Amino acid sequence: MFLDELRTDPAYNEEDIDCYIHVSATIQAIGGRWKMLILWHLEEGARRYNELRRLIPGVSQKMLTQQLKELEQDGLIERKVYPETPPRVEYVMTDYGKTLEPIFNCMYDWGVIHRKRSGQQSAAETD
Amino acid sequence: MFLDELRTDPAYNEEDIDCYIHVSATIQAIGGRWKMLILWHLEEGARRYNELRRLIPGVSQKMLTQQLKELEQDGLIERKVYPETPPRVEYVMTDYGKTLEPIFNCMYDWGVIHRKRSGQQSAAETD
DNA sequence: CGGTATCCGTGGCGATACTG
DNA sequence: CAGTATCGCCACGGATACCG
Repeated sequence: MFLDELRTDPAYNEEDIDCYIHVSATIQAIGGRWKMLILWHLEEGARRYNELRRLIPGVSQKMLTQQLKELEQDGLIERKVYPETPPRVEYVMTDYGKTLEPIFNCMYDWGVIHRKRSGQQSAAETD
Repeated sequence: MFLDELRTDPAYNEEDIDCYIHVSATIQAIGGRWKMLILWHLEEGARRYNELRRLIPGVSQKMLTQQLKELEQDGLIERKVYPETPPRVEYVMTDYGKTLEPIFNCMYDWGVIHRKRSGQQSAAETD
């Protein structure tokens, strides 16, 4: 990765780079197109695969599978397989995944302002 | 957009959708590959175009221009043109852009944990 | 100096078909 | 039910050349 270049660049100190790595990691982990939506539903409890497909209109099998896999690898959700016939798979949010809540709240607060602005564009500033 | 589908879906209430819109907007605004880096540098003061290029090794002209444009359209940074010869352009962070700080801090905190975990879980670090 | 215009490869992502 | 496999489009982004 290009982080090595950053390290040798005198314009960057260790703190900057460290910060960048962490923030990047966070954006990577939750920046996927469907991830927030998935995490939302799992916040309320366990969900099955096709249940999620129904709850998230527009997502393809491929993407749902892929994003679930990534979320699992990041330890944010857990995949529980029940060896029955027919097979049953449930996805649940891990305690770790629940630690994301503050970020979502942060972004929510900011998003409210952001949306207001882009909606008005040239209008005078709010309150 | 597929938000209309969400609205007609009984599984979603207005609050959910509203929340999703805001959080999506935030991720869109700062999720670009170079945007965090750009915002970082502008936090410390005004920067010129080629100055940013030097400070961000690996970014192409096209991408830098593009991301700067998007940040400007989102009102996070301002583009100041000085009609001199040779021409001079400075980018500065707006007050609005500075409101992002809490989010970055939030993500930083979370990113520290996230990175620690992914570092432990698989010894083979692909970064 | 600070860009824009153009070409072009890569891969993200959807659609479809198939499997245990 | 819960996926995997495969094809194909096209947007993202890099490289290069040109412009005010």
